[in-house]
Amino acid sequence: MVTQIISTMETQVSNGPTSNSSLPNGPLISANGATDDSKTNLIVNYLPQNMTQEEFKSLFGSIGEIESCKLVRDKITGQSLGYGFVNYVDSNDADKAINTLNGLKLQTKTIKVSYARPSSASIRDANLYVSGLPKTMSQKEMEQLFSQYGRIITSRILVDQVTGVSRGVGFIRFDKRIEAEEAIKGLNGQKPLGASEPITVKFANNPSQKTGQALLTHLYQTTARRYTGPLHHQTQRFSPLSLISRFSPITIDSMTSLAGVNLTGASSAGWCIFVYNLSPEADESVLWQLFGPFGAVTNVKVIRDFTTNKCKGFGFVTMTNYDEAAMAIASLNGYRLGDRILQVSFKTSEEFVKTKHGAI
DNA sequence: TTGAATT
Repeated sequence: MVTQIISTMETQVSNGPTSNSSLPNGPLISANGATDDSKTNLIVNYLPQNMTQEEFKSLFGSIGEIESCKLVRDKITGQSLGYGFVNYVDSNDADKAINTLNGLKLQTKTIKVSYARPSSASIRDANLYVSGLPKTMSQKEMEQLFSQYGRIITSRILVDQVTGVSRGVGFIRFDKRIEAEEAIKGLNGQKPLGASEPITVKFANNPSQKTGQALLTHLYQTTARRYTGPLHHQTQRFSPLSLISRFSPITIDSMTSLAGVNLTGASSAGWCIFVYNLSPEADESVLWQLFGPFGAVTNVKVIRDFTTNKCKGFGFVTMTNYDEAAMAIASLNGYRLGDRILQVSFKTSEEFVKTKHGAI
């Protein structure tokens, strides 16, 4: 079973705004009266399957005011298709969203945030399936092979999860369908330079719903990740247990919370988590970064000083599921962020009082 | 040997 798990590599491609107006703000109006969304409208790819419209809006709304946003769903089943659109009021916020949220790890996914191309029939069905690739061919080399036929939006080579070796299968998405057609004509049945076998190039099928096996695979990955936490944390984590006696009574509170003694973090909206010892420069994106990998996060908030707008050293994160919240707390409490040791617990009534009175 | 990229 394990050998059937696959992973992918992908280049992060910025589509780039298609308008070159130098005006940074406000809705742009073109000659025909239509609004120009090219600098405010973003496409977001590789969203976790279980992310809701509300979580999607919460994540991107933490950057700035949203004109509209939409998580794209299957018309029949209502299942998320794993991508969505966010149109900001201000193009500066769109730019900021790309800079701060592109590459964000959410559960098993690494999201991609880029400018949306103008919707057009000419960009649809431009995805190619390539098989028979030499196992030694890199993603970059595959792109070089195909780039003579047009602008590549994404490329991907499937690899064996365990060995990391290429499976000789990949995808190339072109900007335009006609480019994809030309690539098929030029490359299908051809041997790449130095290859012993010809490659097959054809239009890709639509991604299918997960089969039972794929669901098992997903479950395996989700479970494995839960117990290891975010990958980028592993090399620098402190053991939370070693910190209990050396770092403040709030850590003890988190232990009683975890044991189910004092679960005031619960509410209809989910499980509210208290995060203490953030730096004055902390922002919402760091909370998404920290907690997103553990499961569904519905809201994050950095508490700021009213006059300086600097973080007052703490914030809150709301997570939907208890087990994911508990795992996040167990993993992130005692985590070193920069030169600070975070204290993470379910929000308690005590902290609620302190917060209300501004005593922290 | 098939991935959620155009509302």
